[in-house]
Amino acid sequence: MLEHMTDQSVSERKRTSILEAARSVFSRKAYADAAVDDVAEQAHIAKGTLYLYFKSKEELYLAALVSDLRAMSADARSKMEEVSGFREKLRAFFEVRLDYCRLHENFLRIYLAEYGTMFVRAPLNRELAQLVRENIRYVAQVVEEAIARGEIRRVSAPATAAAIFDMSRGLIERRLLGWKEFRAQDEIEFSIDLLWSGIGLRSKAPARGRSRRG
Amino acid sequence: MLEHMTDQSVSERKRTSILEAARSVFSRKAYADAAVDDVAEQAHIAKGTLYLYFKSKEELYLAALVSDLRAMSADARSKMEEVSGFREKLRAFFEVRLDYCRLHENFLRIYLAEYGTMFVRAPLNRELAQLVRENIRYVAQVVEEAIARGEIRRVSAPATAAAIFDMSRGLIERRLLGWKEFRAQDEIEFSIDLLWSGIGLRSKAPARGRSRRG
Amino acid sequence: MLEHMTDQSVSERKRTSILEAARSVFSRKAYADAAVDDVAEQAHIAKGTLYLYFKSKEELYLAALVSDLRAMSADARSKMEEVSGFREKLRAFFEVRLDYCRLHENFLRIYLAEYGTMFVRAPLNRELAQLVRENIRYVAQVVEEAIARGEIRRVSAPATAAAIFDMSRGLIERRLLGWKEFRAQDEIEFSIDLLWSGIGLRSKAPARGRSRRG
Amino acid sequence: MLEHMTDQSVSERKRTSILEAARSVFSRKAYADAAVDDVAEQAHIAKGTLYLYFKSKEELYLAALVSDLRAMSADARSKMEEVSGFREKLRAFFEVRLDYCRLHENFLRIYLAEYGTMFVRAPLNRELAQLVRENIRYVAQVVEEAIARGEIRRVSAPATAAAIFDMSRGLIERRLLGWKEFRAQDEIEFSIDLLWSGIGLRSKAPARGRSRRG
DNA sequence: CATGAATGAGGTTTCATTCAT
DNA sequence: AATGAATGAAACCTCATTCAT
Repeated sequence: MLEHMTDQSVSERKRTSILEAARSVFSRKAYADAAVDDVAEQAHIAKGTLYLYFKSKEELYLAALVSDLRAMSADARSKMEEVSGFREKLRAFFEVRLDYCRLHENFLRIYLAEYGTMFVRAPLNRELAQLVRENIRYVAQVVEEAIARGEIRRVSAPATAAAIFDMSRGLIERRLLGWKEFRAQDEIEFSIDLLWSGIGLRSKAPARGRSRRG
Repeated sequence: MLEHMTDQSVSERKRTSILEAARSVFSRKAYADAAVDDVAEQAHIAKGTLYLYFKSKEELYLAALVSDLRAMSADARSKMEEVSGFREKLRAFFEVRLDYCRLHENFLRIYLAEYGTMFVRAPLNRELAQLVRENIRYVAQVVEEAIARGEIRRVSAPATAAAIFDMSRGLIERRLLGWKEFRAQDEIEFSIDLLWSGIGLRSKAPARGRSRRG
Repeated sequence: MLEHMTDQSVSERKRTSILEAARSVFSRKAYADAAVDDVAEQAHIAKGTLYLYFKSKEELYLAALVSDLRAMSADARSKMEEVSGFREKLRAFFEVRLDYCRLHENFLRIYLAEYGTMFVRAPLNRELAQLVRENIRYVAQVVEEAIARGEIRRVSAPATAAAIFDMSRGLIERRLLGWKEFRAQDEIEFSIDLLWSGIGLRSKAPARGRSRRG
Repeated sequence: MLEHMTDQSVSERKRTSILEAARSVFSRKAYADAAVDDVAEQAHIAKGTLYLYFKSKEELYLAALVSDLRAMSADARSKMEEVSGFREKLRAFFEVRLDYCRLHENFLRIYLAEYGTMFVRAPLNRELAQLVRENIRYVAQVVEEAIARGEIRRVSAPATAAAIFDMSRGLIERRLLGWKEFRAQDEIEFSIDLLWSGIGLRSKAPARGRSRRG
């Protein structure tokens, strides 16, 4: 069994290292501008070898995108489930995603680029659209549970989930753009406050400025 | 003089029709996948003719993108200035942008796609980034005026403006994706409410459900 | 009759000015690199107009080349016939050709370029080859007459004529290249001396250093 | 080690065969008229393969031209150094160059064509001009040595070298043009005699008609 | 006569993919 | 499993020539 795992691992590790190289390349050059050669070089393998692991440039690209996207989604989900209370879940969601900016910046650049092209060419990213939708649905469910618990007003859960997504994407973008005035934690708090005030119960004022780390 | 004006118009009209064709093509295929031939064919002219009006594929693409973006920005700005009160300005902003989905869907697809690639390759869209930033600044200014007038709380204007942008982009995207559950006016109202509750004065409950068209 | 001549002249003058423009352009860019547009612009006419005077780019090019070549040949011939004595005829030949460097530099550049391509593509310059051959034959005839007059040894007239041509071409080239050490009159005298000593009668030392201008 | 040498050879041989194909094509069509496709076809490879060996059409062309030019120059130089006496060196120079007409006709056609365009467009052939100049300087040096040895008169070495070049070029051209009356060995002897009489010592009559092969 | 907008064939170059080693 | 030389389709762009005005 160990041998088998090892064998699997060797092959799997190579696949992973190619994906890492792919993310590095695709995050600097758009899909069309990036050459398969670049990825092979970055992965220290020959171009032909790459085709032993991925059927085509497109499959490689998608794999590079989707594998990390699944990881990020799972991460966000588990962190949200670790805490209780809608406000904390919201914070977990934002924080996980912004943490990815530091650790998986390459992936996020690709993700954002590909997200935008969903509106232009569907074929490449049917799977991406699927994943995004699933994630939004999960957040919508969290919203609904918060409503059920009486934590927030009776708002439209899908619309709220979408707004949360949009805002978190905006945060990520501004961080990646490196705007000097962008301070991650402040922006997260602002977003949480905005949402909490926006959909929270009216009588209860939000605990403004109280950050987990503050 | 009339003849001269007509001459100018003929040339200008041709340019415009090429741009329209370009938007049609680029909204279906990503920049790299779209061939100049396709645009020429769509415009019912020969490839060489296209190059009489645009120096390169890139210039054509940028023109197709930027000309409409400027128009949309100007439109949003003027509509926002026509009305008074932050809430109405917000509504104007959202409505102008969503109206573009019907009338300039092609442009918006390109815009969204290009927006995403800002995080991957800067060169092509320095001008786009510039325009976006200007627009956000304008909205930030509107926010500040609302604060000054005591309409809303003392929030961070840039962060608020960014959130407004992010949400409006989300609305546009969901409309373009054609989600069945997406009902434009409802989503606009939801967004306005969310923002208004989120940054409005706490004591005063927002006038919910009162839409301009209601 | 006057009107007719004038009419002819107007048209002819335009043709001539186009040819002049053509020479200016073709002397700076090789045939393939020069655009018909460039010639039209240089001639201050529209491209379409140019095609009223010349059937094609090739015809224009050939006309620009051949008209001046004929003139230079005629000039050389008449100057050679004005003087008597082989040595003086030789000098006349060299001087006429080098004078063209000052007055018709553009033409000479084209001439040299086209001369070289005779060995690569025949079609364009069958006429050029014809003219060159005629000229060499004329010089060969002059050589023969000199032999007949006992001025020079009984050398091969065609070979001698060819050598004279080759040396004169070399002079022209070095002048056009602008080599600093090139002093036209000195080089002419050297060439005449070389030839005179080379084919002259052995007993009689050449009148070295006696230049017409000296 | 053998394998490595073989590998090197394979690649080198391919490069050489491409160059040979290029010379064949460029000797029939001028640079601008010749298509890269033509060269690839002639070399029995795909167009893309050609670009693995040469970065651009221009580089290919220059390589085809310069590699043989260097070879011819080196050949001439070594043959000239093998013999002693200015007259024999002269003969070696002419013979090497005319021998190239048989064995490397394609190259010479390109060489002559490119030589002519030096007066029209510099960019492509800065290296050619450089090489030509070096060669002329070498011949000038040979002339100077002959003067020093008292073999010939005290003539201008650069001018003499240039004349030698011009005449040898003329010979090559006439052979390539295939003039029926052109008999290589006779023309060489004529040229040598002309030069020898022209710049040799006056008192000593040249050994006319005595060819190496006679 | 004069114009210049329109054409479209044709050229160079890139690069994803294959396959013999 | 790994390689990298070879392929050839496809793209952008130029420019000689035409023709309606």
